[in-house]
Amino acid sequence: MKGEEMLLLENQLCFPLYAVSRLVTQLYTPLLDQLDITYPQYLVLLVLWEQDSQSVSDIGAQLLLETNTLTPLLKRMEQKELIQRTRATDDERKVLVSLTTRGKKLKQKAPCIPQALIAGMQDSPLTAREVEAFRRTLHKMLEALRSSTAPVHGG
Amino acid sequence: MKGEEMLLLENQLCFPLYAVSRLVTQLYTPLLDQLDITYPQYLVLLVLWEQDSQSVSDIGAQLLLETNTLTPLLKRMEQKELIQRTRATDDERKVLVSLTTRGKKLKQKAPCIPQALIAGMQDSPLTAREVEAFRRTLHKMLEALRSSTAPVHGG
DNA sequence: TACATTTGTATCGCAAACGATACAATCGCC
DNA sequence: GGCGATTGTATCGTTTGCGATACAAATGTA
Repeated sequence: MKGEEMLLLENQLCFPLYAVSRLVTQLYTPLLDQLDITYPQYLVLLVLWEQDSQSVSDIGAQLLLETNTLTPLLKRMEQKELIQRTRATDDERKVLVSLTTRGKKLKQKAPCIPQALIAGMQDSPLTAREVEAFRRTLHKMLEALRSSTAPVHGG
Repeated sequence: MKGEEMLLLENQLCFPLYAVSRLVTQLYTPLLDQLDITYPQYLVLLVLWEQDSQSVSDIGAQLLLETNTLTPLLKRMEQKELIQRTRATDDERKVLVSLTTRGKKLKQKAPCIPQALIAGMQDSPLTAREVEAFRRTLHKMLEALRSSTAPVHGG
């Protein structure tokens, strides 16, 4: 492909990636509003529902988010009483993040959220094969880019 | 898939989409820094390089960005003398955005940017077929979600 | 002309996202 | 114990992204 063609918006890979990511967030927002959480906060809950009581860095390693992004985000979640933050006793440098009763309960209302993406695509639904190929490519890119971009979390 | 399984980070589609999008931005950042622009500013330039002199709303329609996001972004680009903003004479409600000489010149240095994504994936490169399938799925999602989420630009 | 409606742009406030940097606790070594 | 290095957390400033809202110009109706 020539330099000229590479700069056409239509030929970009980065733009539709960026746009779809934002559109998914927009699709989820009304549902997340009902739970009084934001999209990154929902991701934090996903991580904690899977494994409770993790350090800030552990959460960041899974979500590829820096601590300076997570700290204020977690503080807001603590204010809403979704999580608790306590210093670890064995290593007091660490802050352990754990779910409150309220945070655990939200899990029951959560399964409708990933389903909203499927529902939002009803007009032209993806085949199971298409979804699998898409997911595999995304994870391939995730791994490749994790090592390319400045590694922070032992990548 | 059961409710429990749907909430595993591994089974999410939204998370890798979100993460890869951020990683691509991170990959581009050092290159964009050399041009003294940010990632969304780069997208605006892509649009204007393709067709100069467009209204704020026209740009927003292509990038799926609201005017309240674009206005301050374009003001910063105007300060850097990459673009000019002038009221349209036929309809003074519209603000026409056009490239300056400086903005046009940047196009020559830009082709290396989309190539950085290919280069950043060298460890486990995608096949041409894989890229095509990925792009097709992304555009399919883009169209489906554009009609699902609150349409603003006549979608 | 008067006035409401529509269309388009600008402003404000909040929540990310991240680089740079400061700060605190711990660990290793002596 | 003392002290520098390491590790982890918190703060600051800038840029996006968007809802809500204010404002300006054009349009429609009478």
